[in-house]
Amino acid sequence: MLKSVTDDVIEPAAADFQLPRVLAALADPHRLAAARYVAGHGESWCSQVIEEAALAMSKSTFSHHLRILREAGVVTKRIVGAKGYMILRKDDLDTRFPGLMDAILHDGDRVPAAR
Amino acid sequence: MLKSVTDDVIEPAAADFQLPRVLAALADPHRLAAARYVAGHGESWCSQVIEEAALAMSKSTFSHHLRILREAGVVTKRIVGAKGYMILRKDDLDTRFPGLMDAILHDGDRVPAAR
DNA sequence: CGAACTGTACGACATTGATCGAACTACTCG
DNA sequence: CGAGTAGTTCGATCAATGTCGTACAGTTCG
Repeated sequence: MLKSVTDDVIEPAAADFQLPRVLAALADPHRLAAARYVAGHGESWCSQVIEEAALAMSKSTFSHHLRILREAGVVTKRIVGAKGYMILRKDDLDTRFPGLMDAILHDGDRVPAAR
Repeated sequence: MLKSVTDDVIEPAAADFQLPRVLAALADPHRLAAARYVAGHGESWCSQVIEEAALAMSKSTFSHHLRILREAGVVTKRIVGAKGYMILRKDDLDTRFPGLMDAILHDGDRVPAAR
């Protein structure tokens, strides 16, 4: 009863993506920032994202957000050694929701200074 | 002190739209359905949307959702007589987040049967 | 005017969600 | 092996959200 430990999360197949779920996953500023970071820097491991994307939260909280993103289908995880790499499922998302990620990642928001 | 009564809601200017807010507004299946209904049927009044979009909820709940949509900038309201018409702020949304609404409204989701 | 209709505001409540710290499992490296 | 690093899971909080019913304010129309 310790399959691979770290994992209980179900990552849906592209065909099972649900728009509301994806939107909800990206509606949180922290998760949006994480997704953007990964989109712009390619595969990145958790601690890296937390630090470099300047997400002020504990690792356990990040783990929670990561789960939401994975369950929505936004990212997938690849374990390499002790690190867990996050990868944006850009192709699947583009297939299922053409234009959505471009519109979201493309920014259009980018907090204009502090706020 | 009863300006126009029904209203306390602040509808942001296009320049003040915040992506997370818009995404959160559309992340709720009911609100998404309402937005889609309005997108497809043009100006519509509340009761009409509740009924025709088959939203199973009380009027007060719908009113709550309408507020969220308005505060996010997704729709605006126009009062005509006793009715309150909802209008999708498509242009503002397109200006601020090119492609976003098309990707979201375009469907791509459309619940495949019951589920 | 008064009944009927449209929608909002206000509490109340239950559910979900974000957050943390601690305990734990894996892997890496010296 | 043992110290250190990487993340997850668990339980506990506390805040945010969805939902309803009731009370209310404008409008319409008989």
